[in-house]
Amino acid sequence: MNYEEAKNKFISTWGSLGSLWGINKAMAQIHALLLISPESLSMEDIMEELHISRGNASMNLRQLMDWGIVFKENKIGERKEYFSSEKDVQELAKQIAKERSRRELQPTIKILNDVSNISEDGTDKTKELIKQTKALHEMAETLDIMMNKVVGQGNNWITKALVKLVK
Amino acid sequence: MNYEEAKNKFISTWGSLGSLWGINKAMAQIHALLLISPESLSMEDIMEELHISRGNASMNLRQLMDWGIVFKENKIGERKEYFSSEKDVQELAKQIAKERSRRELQPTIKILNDVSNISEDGTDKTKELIKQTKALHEMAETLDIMMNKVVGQGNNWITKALVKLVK
DNA sequence: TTAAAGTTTCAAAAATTATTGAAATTTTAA
DNA sequence: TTAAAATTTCAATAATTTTTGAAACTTTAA
Repeated sequence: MNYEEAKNKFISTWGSLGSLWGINKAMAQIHALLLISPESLSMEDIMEELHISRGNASMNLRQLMDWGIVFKENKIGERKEYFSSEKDVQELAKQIAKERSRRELQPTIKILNDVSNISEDGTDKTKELIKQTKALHEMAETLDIMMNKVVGQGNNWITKALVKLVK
Repeated sequence: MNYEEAKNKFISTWGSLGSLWGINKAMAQIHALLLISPESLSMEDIMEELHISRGNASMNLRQLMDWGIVFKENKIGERKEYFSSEKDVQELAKQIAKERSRRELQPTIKILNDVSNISEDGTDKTKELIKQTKALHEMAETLDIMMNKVVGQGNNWITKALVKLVK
């Protein structure tokens, strides 16, 4: 496998994987491209490399910036904007975990809390609803702590110790 | 909020959440319904409760069974099949983590391994591709271990200790 | 200022994904 | 066996999501 093949394989794998962690194909591919690019790239570069339209590139770059994993750069004497990705995978994981917690997990925790606090009426179905949503609530809170405090934190020794422990 | 409201809120929340962990709305809603139902339900029950077609119910129930989180039951003297969900949320998490590892993470690890092992040719772009895919490979392996060995395992004391440690 | 270069927006089109419903298949009671 | 009950399959349709591309907007060099 030569460079071109490997690059394309990586970009397309990352792209289809994207839909599995909640971002679309183009967004994930742009991210993949920037991640392995030693230089920052212009919007033209990205459009050309991935065969996508200007609008598509613009919208998805903006989203990647909202996620805090892609940054805009300005080169002196150049009018065009250039883009680069967070390159440290620990930092990347931390940022993604943080955003997913904020966007998905925390709203869910709130709803689980509301639902699990309806008043007990003595029926089986109400008991079961309360019991299960309480259990999910507790699990979601644990997961939330993990995502915000453990993933990609400087205290990465925890992960290492954990891996050694259970491997 | 009364029982009906709470139930509907939970089902619809779980449903829209589903698309974020890679399963479709109907599938996630069926799962939510079974999770809070004290009795196992027939396909009719599910169709009626969620207003979905027979085909839809059939296909999604099958997928839930493939995921190992919904089971078929037969009541004696009844021809119909009944369905119930795994009720233990630890076990549920374990099963989901295991399946996601198998379906998504492991194939990705394989590709990251292939890509990161192309031959070094001295160029910056090749160096960067190798460096980044190696880093992602290592992280993916760690995540894989976590998902298979830590999540929902009997050794849940690990999680508890960890939460206490970082909270 | 002006106008060229660059970027964003968004309605329309394309692509993808989910759902329906009826025919085909399977299962089981008699 | 037969036929009623139940389930599965899958082509057609519907719904949703993504992408395009051109107009509107913004920025900056002259």
